[in-house]
Parts: sequence; structure tokens; C-alpha cells
Amino acid sequence: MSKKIKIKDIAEELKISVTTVSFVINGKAKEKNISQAVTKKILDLVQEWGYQPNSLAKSLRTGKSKIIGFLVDDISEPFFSRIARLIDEKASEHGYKILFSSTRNNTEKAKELLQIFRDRHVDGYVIALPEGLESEIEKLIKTEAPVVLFDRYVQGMETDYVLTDNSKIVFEATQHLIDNGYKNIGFVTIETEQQQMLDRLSGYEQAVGSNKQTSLIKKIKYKNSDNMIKEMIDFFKTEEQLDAVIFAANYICMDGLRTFKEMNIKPFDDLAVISFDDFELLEFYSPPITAIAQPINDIAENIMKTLLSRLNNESDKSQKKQIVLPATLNIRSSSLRKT
Amino acid sequence: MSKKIKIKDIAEELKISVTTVSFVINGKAKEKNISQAVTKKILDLVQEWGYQPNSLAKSLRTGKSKIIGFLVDDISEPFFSRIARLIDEKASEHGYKILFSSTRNNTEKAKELLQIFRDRHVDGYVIALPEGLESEIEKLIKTEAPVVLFDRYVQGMETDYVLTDNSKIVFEATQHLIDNGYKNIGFVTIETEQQQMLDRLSGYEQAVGSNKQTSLIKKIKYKNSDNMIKEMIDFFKTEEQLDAVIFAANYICMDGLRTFKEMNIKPFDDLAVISFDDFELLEFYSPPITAIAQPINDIAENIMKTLLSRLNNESDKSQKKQIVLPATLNIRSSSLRKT
DNA sequence: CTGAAAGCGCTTACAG
DNA sequence: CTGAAAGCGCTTACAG
Repeated sequence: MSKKIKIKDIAEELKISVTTVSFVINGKAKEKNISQAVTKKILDLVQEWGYQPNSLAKSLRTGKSKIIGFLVDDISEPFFSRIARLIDEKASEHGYKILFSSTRNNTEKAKELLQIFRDRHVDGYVIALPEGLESEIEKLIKTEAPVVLFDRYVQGMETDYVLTDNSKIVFEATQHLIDNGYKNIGFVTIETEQQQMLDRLSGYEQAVGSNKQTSLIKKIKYKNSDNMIKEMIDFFKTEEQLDAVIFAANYICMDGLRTFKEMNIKPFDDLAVISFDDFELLEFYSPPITAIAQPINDIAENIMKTLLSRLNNESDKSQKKQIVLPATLNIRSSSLRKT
Repeated sequence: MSKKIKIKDIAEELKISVTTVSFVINGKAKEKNISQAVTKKILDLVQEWGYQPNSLAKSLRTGKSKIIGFLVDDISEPFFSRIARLIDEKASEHGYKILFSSTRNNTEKAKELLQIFRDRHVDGYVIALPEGLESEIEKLIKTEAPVVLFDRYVQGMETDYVLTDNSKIVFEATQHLIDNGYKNIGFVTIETEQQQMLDRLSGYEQAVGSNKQTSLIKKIKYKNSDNMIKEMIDFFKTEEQLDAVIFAANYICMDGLRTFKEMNIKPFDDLAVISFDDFELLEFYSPPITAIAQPINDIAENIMKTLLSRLNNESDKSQKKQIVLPATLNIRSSSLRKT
């Protein structure tokens, strides 16, 4: 293996100073008035030897690590892993890499991770805010490092974030059911303070309310699948009049479908169904299930646009960017009008 | 925000040398015969001030970054993102973090990424080998940094790896179909040199061969979904005698299901089906589809066990660890015997 | 038992 | 136009 080449080696070989080499490598040849001849000589040798600056030393000196910390509940959730991929692509284009970790709904762990990220001098953060971490994040935001939140937010928190317009699209989804003649629409969500979940709920409530229908809400304490299913069976048994149901998130819908299996409920025939979050399964289910699709590409793009402009100091720091993106309702058979 | 504390600050406050502070912080108090009193004084102040060593400086000095590079085709593929989560968990327990990137089937990009990882001095690598990167990886392996491959491998390559026993489980799956009376079993795979795909194919061929059945293999050049579907339609139309089919991977099965939709083929009724890789959709499909499940937990565990033992120099470097784990056949309705 | 000092590989203010 | 040197914050061989 070729021994690691240092800037000093280049300088010595060419009998010039490391300063000059450093300037040229960092593209400051023009600015620093380095002669064409010297510049070329350096670049050629760099090429020939395949010199790569030691990024650790660079980071230590400049205080920039070119690393972005990505913090979510669980990287294996499709929504998060897709965002991860897209963000990584964009980041790579700009010389950044992503350090990720999953908090697994554990506040203590999340705090630790934040500490580790800080300790490793990540240049910026992309975070789906876990519950209970609000004050830590507030502290973090006061730091120099830019922070972009997504998916979750806290009302009144002054920071950059990128969200889906949860309340609006759930309003539309509910209205779609109402328009198709459904009169007893249930809404299954979890017991939580997470603002995005509350927004989804409020979209439902507004639609139901403005149509003078009764709201039928089931809030389940999220522990595990078994518990979710038990609670849902209970809900579906109690509320016999139900003719439609909206599941407020991916994992809730999954457990909803498990419940259907258990209770032998057939979407559309027995109950109209809409899922928040679209995933492949819904398309292939029989009948195919109507779903709200979050604009994953747009979300990732806006996260990175915001973050990069912060990292490059292109935007006014005191002016926070708060972006709310529209979602789409993918209408399939499960929510059609009964004829 | 509190100014970042350095080791020097601690030393000055306590009127001792940084050497002593460094020894204590790194748990070498005993070894270096630092007095109890001094040790306690230091530890208390570290606690009080919340001192965290600058990991960049530490890395530069020691040459260890405590970062593991994770390289896969696409982090958003469920198989990979699940492995990512599990690996991150284990790594975190040992003070390591994961830097990830997706190669997106782009050899050039993969090479770049490897270079970046090297440049960032990652301590170890976990890689699902992309095609065309064999020689790069060989080079990497000769380096000091430990490399653990998973999912993919190259025959004859001397390295640590963790694999699923592809050929055996596909043999079993094929045999299962044969035992259930199927006589014209097709196998849909992609045109590739990837060893794990060839192993799956060979499992099929052995089973079919040893039962004196004819092999019906469709190798599709992987470009995109549309192309896959087109080719599959072609295959299913040509091979009319087909009474069962095995899809050699997750994404092939997805396109297979799309093809079924297009052609109005119903699994089991029209064609017995088995998928390599189990995912939620298959369980909910009607009828539920039999699938080969890779032992994700075991894979992740073995990757990290191997990697950590290398990182700690606990195992003989010349002795490579090659682990092959058994998979499971989850039998569902799509492959049952026709009565 | 403890400390002064070199060095990891860079960048950059300063000097000429 | 170019260079000598300080310094980022650590660790550790060496000295006492």
C-alpha cells in the first residue's frame, strides 16, 4: 500500500513551501497570485501521486467537518430511509457526508446522540424531532451549527423546518370520504403530543365538523403491535356504525390491516379506508387502498436547500425558513362511492 | 452557549499538567500511578464543567476516528436500511458511529465514496459489494482497516464476510414446490455476475435437476421496472406450461407482482409463487405469498461481531472469518398443494 | 508520581 | 509572488 502522502511531501519534492501547495490545492492560486507555472507543477504532482488531504487535520484546523448529523426515530422506517437516501445524494454533491443514528423513541439515547454529534463537530443537523427533546434542540439551535427539522415540529419554536401540510391533506382526505357518501368516519391515531399528529387530527376534525358529522376518534397508546391491534378491535367492535376509517400514519395503518385480517374486515366492502403515508403494499392490497403520499423528494430537496444555504452563510440567520409542502391523495378503490 | 472547554483549561484550573489530565480522562490513572486525590479532583472538574474531548484532535493524533463506513447500493432498500439500523445499534454500544452512503449501481460513484471514506479515516468498513468494485475492495482489504462484506461476495476473495446460505434455501424452496406437485417451475432472476444471485440460481437448478424436471430460467437485464415487466410478460406468455415461479429477489418480486396485475394472474390459482426476501406486502397479499426470509438480525450481529473483533485486534488477521447463515422459508398460501 | 514538549497534517496571518 | 511559523486540541515517549 502506498504510504499516505502529506502536503509536506509535495512541497519538498517541488522545493516550495507548504503554504503555496495548500493555496493551490484549495483553489486559491488566483487569489494569492501564485504563478501559472507553479500552480500547474503542483496540480500535476497532486494528480500523479493521488494526493488527498487528510480531512481530519483539515477539520481540526478549520473547525468544519463536512459531516451532517441525521437523527430520526428509526432509520429502517421507509419514510426516513428514503429521506436519508435523497439527503445523502444532495449532500454528497456538495462534499458533505451523513452520519446517522436512530433514537428508537428513547429520549436519553437521543440526548447522548446529540452530544456525540456535537462532539464530532458535525457542521449541521437534520432532525425528525423526538418527543422530549425540545429543550435540547432549542439549545442546539442557539449554537452556530445550523439545524433543519423535518416531519415533526414544535409550535412556537424558532427554527428552520420542512413539513408536510398535514392538516390540509387530511382535511381533503376526509372531505373526499364525505363527498363519496360516507357518514361515520373514524380516525385512528396514537396518544401523543407530536404536533404533526395533532395537525392530522385537526384536519379530520375540521372536515367532519364543517359537515356536521360526528367525530369518531380512537387514540391508542403506542406500545407495540399487539396492543394496537387489541385496541383497534375494541374500537371497531364498539363503533358499529363506522363506514370509513382513516389511519393517521404508516405504522398505524399496518396494524390496522392486521386488525382487518383478524376481524375479517374487507376494505371498501365493509369499511372505506384511507392511509396516511403511501407505501407499496397499499397499491397491491385487494382492494387497493387510498393513501396520502408525502412529497418525499420535495421534502428532501428543501431540507438540503435550507441547510446548504445556512452552511454557506447565504441566508440571514435571524430569518428562519419554515416550509410547508402539500401532500397528495392517491385515490384507489378502498374509498370509492358505494353504488 | 458555553465556550468549548479544552484539556488545557482543566489543567490550568487544577494547576497540573495536561499529561496528567489526559491520562486520567483516558482511564489510565492506575496504570500511570496517578494519585487517588488528583484523579478524583480531575474527574470531578470534568464532570462539573461537562468537558468532552475534541474527537477531531483525538482522531488526528491517534489515527482512529471511531467511525465505520457503511456502503450499499441504496440505503432506502428495506433489507439494507434494516441492517443499517441494527449495525448502528451495536456500533453505538461500542462508541462507533456510522457514516453511510449509497452507490446507486454506479461504479464510479462507489470508488469515489471509498476514497472519501478512506480520506476520512474510517476505522472499518461494512460493504455490500457493488459490481465492478472487486479490485478496489481487494486493495482496501490489504490496508490495515478491517472490511466486512455482507450480502454479496466474490468467489476466492480472501476477506471477512457474512452471507445468507442462498443456494441451500432456494434448493429447499424449489423442493417445497416440487413436493407440492408442481412440475414446471420457473425462476426469474437478473443478468448479473453477482455471486449471491448465481448461488440462488444454482440452488434452483440443483433441485430441479435432481428431480429430473426441466429448468425454466428467465434472466432479465435490469434497467427499470417497465423493462422488467415487459420481459416478464414475455416470459409468462412464452412458457405457457409454467405452474410455479420463484422470484430471485425483493425488487424482482415487486415487478413480478406488477406483471401479475397487468396480466391478471392470480398467485396460487394461476401460478404458485415464492419470493426471495420476505416483506410485509407478501403477508398481506391475497393470497399471502410464500417467501424466503433472510436472517437480518443474525446477519447484523455477525457483521458487527466480526468487525469489532478486528477493530480490537482480537482475532488473527490472516485468518478470515466467513460466515454463512441459514435462511427461513415462510410458507403461505401461494405455494400450497393443489387438491 | 508528574510535567515539558513534540507531533498528528493541515490552514492562514504575517512578513518580505 | 512565496515562505517560515503558529496553532487547531489532543496523546505519549521521555525525562526527572
